[in-house]
Amino acid sequence: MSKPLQQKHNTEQKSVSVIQSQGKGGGLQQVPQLVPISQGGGKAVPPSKMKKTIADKESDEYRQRRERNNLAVKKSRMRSKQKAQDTQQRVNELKEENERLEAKIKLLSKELSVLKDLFLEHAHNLADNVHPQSADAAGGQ
Amino acid sequence: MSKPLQQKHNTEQKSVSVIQSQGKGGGLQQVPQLVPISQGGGKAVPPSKMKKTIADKESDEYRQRRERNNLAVKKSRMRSKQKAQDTQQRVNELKEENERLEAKIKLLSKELSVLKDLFLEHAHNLADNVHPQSADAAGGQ
DNA sequence: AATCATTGCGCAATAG
DNA sequence: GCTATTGCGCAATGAT
Repeated sequence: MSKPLQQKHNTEQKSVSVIQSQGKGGGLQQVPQLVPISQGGGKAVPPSKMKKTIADKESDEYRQRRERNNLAVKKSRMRSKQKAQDTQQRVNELKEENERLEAKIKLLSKELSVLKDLFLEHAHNLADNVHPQSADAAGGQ
Repeated sequence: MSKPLQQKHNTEQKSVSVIQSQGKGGGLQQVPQLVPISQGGGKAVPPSKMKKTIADKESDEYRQRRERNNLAVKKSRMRSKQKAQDTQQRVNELKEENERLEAKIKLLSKELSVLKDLFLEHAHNLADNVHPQSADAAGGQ
């Protein structure tokens, strides 16, 4: 979860991403194609070398790794989303539980209050009986 | 699990997106270059037309729109993350609140229980006094 | 060394 | 027409 900082990929890329989005309509089968540009510097890029690099990227295990990674990515993101959803769900549940608890507290408090009042009343009655100091209160006797 | 049917964005072009992120690398200086592939269908792509399309994508407002969108995307994702984080935070808070409430309930329950017991005890005492059915118990009055 | 998992990022489609 | 959201693939990096 912690991520200091991540600067893109700035190694030394002249990464020429060639993406061909050929749906399925026409039927053209476009294979990644590169055209080495002759540099002003003079050092022409050895086509063979170039080809090699491209080959690296275009097939072999590269494509396979990409595909695997894409799957992993999808999986990871799905999980992430699921988790977020679960968390939200949890919030809702907790909120409900919370209300339930608050209601219970309210009830208990009320009960307690009633009992306490009864107690006080009784205490007074007892006091009246035991210590009939009050004039009118004792009159009944 | 493959995706031979990658119908991504199928507008109508065989869009060959060439992106060159050349930071400062040493070697080739690849300027966006397109190589129209001869179509199997026969309909050769008019270079001029092609060029136009490329121009559209490579500069003018395209680049600008992309940049704006990239910003929007970043913003959106930041928000999304923030929200997820907030939700998690909320869960924690609610959990704490919950524990607090449960503790309170426990306390109140205990108090109530004590009071009730006292009540029962008193009730018994009163019963003894008020209903002296027992022979010797009534003698005192 | 290999592999999967996570994450930032850009693109394009699409929703608002 | 513009921003916001979303799915997707890529590459770097983390974690095994």
